[in-house]
Amino acid sequence: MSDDIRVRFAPSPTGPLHVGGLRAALYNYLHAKKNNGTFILRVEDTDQKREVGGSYEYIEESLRWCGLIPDESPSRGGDFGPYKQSQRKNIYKKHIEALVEKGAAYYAFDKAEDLDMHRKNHEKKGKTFIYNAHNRLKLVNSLSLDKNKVEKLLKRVPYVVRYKMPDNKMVVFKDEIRGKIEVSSRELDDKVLFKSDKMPTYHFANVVDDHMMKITHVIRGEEWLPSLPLHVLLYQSFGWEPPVFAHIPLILKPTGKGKLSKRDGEKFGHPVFPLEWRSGDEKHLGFKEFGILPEALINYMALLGWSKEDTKEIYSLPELMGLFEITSVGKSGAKFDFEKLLWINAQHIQRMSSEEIIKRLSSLNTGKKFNITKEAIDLIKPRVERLADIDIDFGYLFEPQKIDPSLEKKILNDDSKVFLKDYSSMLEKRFEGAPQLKEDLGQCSKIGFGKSMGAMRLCLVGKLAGPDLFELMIFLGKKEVLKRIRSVIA
RNA sequence: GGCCCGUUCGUCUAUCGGCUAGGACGCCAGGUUUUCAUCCUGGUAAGAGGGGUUCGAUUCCCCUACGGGCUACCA
Repeated sequence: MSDDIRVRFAPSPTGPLHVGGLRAALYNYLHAKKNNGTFILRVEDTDQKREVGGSYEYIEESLRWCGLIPDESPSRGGDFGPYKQSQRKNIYKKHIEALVEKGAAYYAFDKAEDLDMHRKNHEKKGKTFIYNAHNRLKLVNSLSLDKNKVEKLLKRVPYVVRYKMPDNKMVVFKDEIRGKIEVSSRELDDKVLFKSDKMPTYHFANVVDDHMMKITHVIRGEEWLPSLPLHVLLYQSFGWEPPVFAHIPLILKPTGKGKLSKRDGEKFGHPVFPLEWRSGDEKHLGFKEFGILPEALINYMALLGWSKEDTKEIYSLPELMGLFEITSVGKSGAKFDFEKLLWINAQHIQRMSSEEIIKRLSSLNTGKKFNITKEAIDLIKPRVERLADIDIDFGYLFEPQKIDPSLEKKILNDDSKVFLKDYSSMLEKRFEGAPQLKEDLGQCSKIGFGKSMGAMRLCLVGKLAGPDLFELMIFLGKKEVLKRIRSVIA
């Protein structure tokens, strides 16, 4: 079964999962499920300094919330573990030694300050310092030093392992989304593969793990495209068959320039993380708490950068699994359009049963004020955009509201008060069924149907909004309706 | 600065040499509901610029401009 599709989502636990990461996870998941493959979660925690506590748990929870459950992961296990890079140190050690043995990599002892100085000096002259064939012999490494000296240094000082980039070689490779790409190795540097803390860098760990875990398709963000030649060369040096690569475009800020970042959440007043994130003084809103359904987020994310010729807009996750095609992912970055997400969210809410909505509401746990019933949801479903604050936004279903002063002045004049008085005494006698209520209102109305209803709406809702007036009256009940009318005409 | 990727309505996108350039969000107008929302109908609005190739280019090639990414012992 060596031709089974295996893909991985490989975040580093340096903070909460943002929408860009989530979309990478989604595309991986869809590609796996479309092809009956395996979706793997691997944690790239090779930089202990940058690791943020709770990130891993957050990533897992977010994926679960979205329904993107990994088949293999650190907590679930699998045949290719461990799935945390920090636990695979000896695997990397073995492979880096093999690479040095082959002469494809070498030890380097340069101090960070010295390299910084070289970079600065080059910059002053308008040049770029590249650690490569052009100047590696002038630097401190196992290629420039004699064997004895190298042996001594290896025992005494910290060192790194660098890739020995070929001097002048065209690296040709293919990206599923962008097609053929060629880069000269001249432009590339002798990247550090193994750090002085004995941990591999991303590039090295990534290639080794993808090979060991039998990954067939690497689907990741476009920010990795520039290092793809290095990865391709690493596969060649090992003599391994590289996987298929697909680099997906980045998600951009809704307005202005650049890619969407953490801070954009606060700036634009909407979340950029699936779930709420708290760490120290840091607190970020999540889509969940904001009242966005995971179905809607997934739907929106899928369409942000991918589409079929089809003009359909509302998809479920299973539908996407059947249709997704990695080759039809777009090439250019997409701006995050919160308005459209809201629309998609509303569409999903409308398609959802009221019972289910209540279930979701209760899992939100955001200090609800009122006990929301199925009847209440039935009434307001077509006008709900977000699940959050639903009880506050539709507070008139539960208690009398303050009447908008400007509307009060305009609508509640002497004539309409006469009407309200007549209608309320009629309701006192008969209060049965929406059609009857409507007919009775017509009977009492001398100021016109429209105006009468406006007055009633103001009494019951406090503004000119809300569900069908007569359905609303039934929902509130005779007692409450009369109470609200009387408090206005009193 | 260097390298890589990209560029269709305001936004997300369809088109894989022959279209009055299609859909969706938004916005505007109308209709249904003698009310609100939903819903329906219509309207608004686009292939960055310049060169080629071709009978014909949004579509293929080159240049420019613009946007994005990378350029760390971060991922």
